[in-house]
Amino acid sequence: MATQTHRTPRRTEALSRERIVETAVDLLDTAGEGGLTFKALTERLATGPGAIYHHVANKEELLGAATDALVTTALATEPAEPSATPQDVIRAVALGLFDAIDEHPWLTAQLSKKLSHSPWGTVAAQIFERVGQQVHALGAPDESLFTATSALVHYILGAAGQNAANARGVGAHVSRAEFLDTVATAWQELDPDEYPFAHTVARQLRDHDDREQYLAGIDLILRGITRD
Amino acid sequence: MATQTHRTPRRTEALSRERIVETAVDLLDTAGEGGLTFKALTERLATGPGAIYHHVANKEELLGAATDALVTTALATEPAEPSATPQDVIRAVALGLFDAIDEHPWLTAQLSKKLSHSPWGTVAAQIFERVGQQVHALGAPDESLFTATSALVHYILGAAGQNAANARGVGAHVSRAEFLDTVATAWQELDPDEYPFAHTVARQLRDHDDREQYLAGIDLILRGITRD
DNA sequence: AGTATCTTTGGAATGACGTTCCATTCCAGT
DNA sequence: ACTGGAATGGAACGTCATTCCAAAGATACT
Repeated sequence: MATQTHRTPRRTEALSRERIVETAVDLLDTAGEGGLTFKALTERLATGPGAIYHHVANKEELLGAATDALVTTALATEPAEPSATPQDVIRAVALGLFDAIDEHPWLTAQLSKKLSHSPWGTVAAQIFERVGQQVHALGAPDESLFTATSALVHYILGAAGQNAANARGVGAHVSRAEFLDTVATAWQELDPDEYPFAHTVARQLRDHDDREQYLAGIDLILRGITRD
Repeated sequence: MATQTHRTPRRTEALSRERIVETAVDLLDTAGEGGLTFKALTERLATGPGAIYHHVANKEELLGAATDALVTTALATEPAEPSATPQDVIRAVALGLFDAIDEHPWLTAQLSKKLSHSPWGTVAAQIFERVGQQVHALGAPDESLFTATSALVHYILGAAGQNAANARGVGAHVSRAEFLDTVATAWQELDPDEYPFAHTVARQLRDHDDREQYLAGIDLILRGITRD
């Protein structure tokens, strides 16, 4: 064998897995969950399906890669102040994911899939690890570490997803305020005897701050964890 | 108008929306999420697509109806003992949904969709209402009622979904024990410095009781709620 | 420089799917 | 019997992910 002079320098800048993933994200953001098709992808990249399949195994892997990229970015945004308490870090992580899901609503379904179908994968492990370390720092005993962490993670992702949906509204032309108003009104008009909860909550549904309420939920769970 | 002797007795027992939904559920349970196709449906029901579309608007509505039916059944199973505390009722509701998702794993994705895309719909409202009433009975102040309830609901559905996935394993031929063992081993072999949480938790992941841990999470959140 | 080899490309073809169309059958009320 | 609407099922359509393949490009070796 000869001396290896160089290892396959990309001959052309045209196509790469990275560029494909970027385009996929853009497509998903622009056209919604169903907007990612190989047809749209080939048109945007001015190529054929074969070229794309050479860099990506299938659509599922492509969606996974897109999710990985965004989640990694979101989790990388750390304040990391030396004075930050575990609570602060958890809130920061939660808000990072909140914003990511808000910007890319299709992440909700993707994360839910990843969480339940492959808890060992990079994304799920990253999230659990990030939150779990702080829960540990919070002083949670080892026995309840996993329980407490999964409670937090499920709330963080679930509530963020619900909020992202609210922020967009049903269709594309309905504003958030109109949307929430519609739901609140519907809940308010339910029979108070049969649906006392919906009736009571309708008011605060109409005018509330998303992030504030989101963080309040996290604090609620944190209280449950730190309580002896 | 004439005397109503009988109101449209179905001329044939052959087709009805109910029968279609039943078959859809069976198909989903048997063949998994992707098992529900109109081809399979028409074969099982010995009919054509047109007949089905006469009773059901589209596949989405069919999936929604299937979800509705199962969730309603799950929520209807109430102990309703007079001595039951709100905590007891919440645990019962949670276990009802746990079992439903365990029996019909495809519910996970469906519920996640319903929760975020149409929180006003029957299913989501039913779940929120059911849990919310008990949270109210727990003495939670009105301001934190929605926050506390959504924390519970998100945990209940998220953790149940994750558990259902674990119970099945990756493929169909891998047992739960093998599956958990694989994941636990993978987590255990991660760098303890970079992934201390995964490393610590791996052991209890290997041998734990699903329901016990699930209920422990609920109790954790309940503690956070009842704490002044 | 020339040739062989491996990678990358893009267009055509495939098969599965959801959905629509339409000619027909069935039944209730006349 | 007659009829109008409901119900039916088969054929057809358009879209999608995926596979196949032949051509082109780039590199390695002589």
